[in-house]
Amino acid sequence: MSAKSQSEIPDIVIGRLPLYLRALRRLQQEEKSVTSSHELGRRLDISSAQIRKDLSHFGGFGKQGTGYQIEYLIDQLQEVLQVNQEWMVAVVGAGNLGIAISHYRGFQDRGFRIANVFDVSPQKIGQRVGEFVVQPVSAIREIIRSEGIKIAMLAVPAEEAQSVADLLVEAGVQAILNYAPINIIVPADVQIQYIDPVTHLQHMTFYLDE
Amino acid sequence: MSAKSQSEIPDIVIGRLPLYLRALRRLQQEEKSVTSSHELGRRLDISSAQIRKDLSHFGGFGKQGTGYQIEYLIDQLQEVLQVNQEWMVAVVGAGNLGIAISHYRGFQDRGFRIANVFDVSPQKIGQRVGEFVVQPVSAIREIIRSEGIKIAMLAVPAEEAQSVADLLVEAGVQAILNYAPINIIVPADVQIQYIDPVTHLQHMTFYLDE
DNA sequence: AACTGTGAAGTTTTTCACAGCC
DNA sequence: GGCTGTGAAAAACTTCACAGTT
Repeated sequence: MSAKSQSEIPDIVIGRLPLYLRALRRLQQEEKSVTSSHELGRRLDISSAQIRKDLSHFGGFGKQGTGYQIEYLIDQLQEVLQVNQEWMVAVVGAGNLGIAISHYRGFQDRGFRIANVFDVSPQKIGQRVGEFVVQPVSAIREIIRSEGIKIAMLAVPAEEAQSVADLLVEAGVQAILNYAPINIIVPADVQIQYIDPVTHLQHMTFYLDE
Repeated sequence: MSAKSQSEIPDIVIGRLPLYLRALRRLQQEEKSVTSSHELGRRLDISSAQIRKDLSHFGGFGKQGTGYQIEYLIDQLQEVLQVNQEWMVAVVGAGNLGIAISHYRGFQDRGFRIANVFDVSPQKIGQRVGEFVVQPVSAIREIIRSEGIKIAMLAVPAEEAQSVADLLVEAGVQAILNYAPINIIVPADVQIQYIDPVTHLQHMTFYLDE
């Protein structure tokens, strides 16, 4: 949504690649080895032309008459998205939400591993959350720097989100996934994405009858 | 993302209204009473022209030379999005994620209230989650119908998401917020939105250096 | 026969820029 | 002077449709 880098490729295309990847992994679990833009499109409710055009930005991954080799396409997309490695991710906020995030097993195998959990509250600091001991927010700078962490998930109250984000950026974080229901301002070279279930719900209620 | 209804207004515009609403509530908390498309745009990283054009779809909410009355604009947007009422929402899945969702206090005051928590697992059924007693998935049809619930949040494993969604739709649910990392297929008149943190993270890693 | 990759066409979305109002 | 609302222009995005390949 923010900095588009000098890359030629539209951000909106990049945003669809993780969806393709997710659908492809699914197909793989179903023991399939080949798919087509049509099959993918049907599952994702995206036109087949769109999928072909998106993929063609990165080279010819498919074969005419045949379709796409699932395993090969997964490899290629993982490389494009740079998730053929495991990124260490810091979680800030050890409330209900931060704890749930820290326990979520869905990050594994998709390129991410939680490395730390931070909180401000003295009651929380030192407590165990899964395999982690909650660290004080005041240690963010040193820990993030020394461990070279580039990605953080923010699960603090809205009031604290901006100041914690500032801390993270100063410590070298380049991508923030913000669960707090508030917009935060970061430098143009820092990536930011939002998760706020209420915005999705409100989007849908527009269309509900009654 | 799916059915666009017969409404004239682009879905992409509808999707931005909840963001405007969120920013406006924030401004209100800061004791402001008036704002402008420029101020909103700065906070949301959206151009002021975009905001003016979006809002103009619904009538002239602002005053030239002055800007927008925050309280009035909030009221209007809430009405447009139909969140000037409280929608009852069912949660399906009482694992870590479903429990965290059920405890999340951010739904209050934004138009939603959790009404039920369901799970399949016999160990979960009958247990308390916050103020709720976990109900069996087999009771979805009857409870959703009799309580007239129109919205559900899905927090079950990917494998079960489609079949649970089918149940929900059959019971009369018109909008599903799916937290399972899998695409599901629903009738065109049912709204569906997704929350998958990994897709956001993978979107951002594209831009990270190294 | 089935499918990709892609220019060209079509559509949607965003930005520009300014008349009109406070 | 500052701001909205909006046609017109520009840009971005999607779909079409088909040549070319397996």
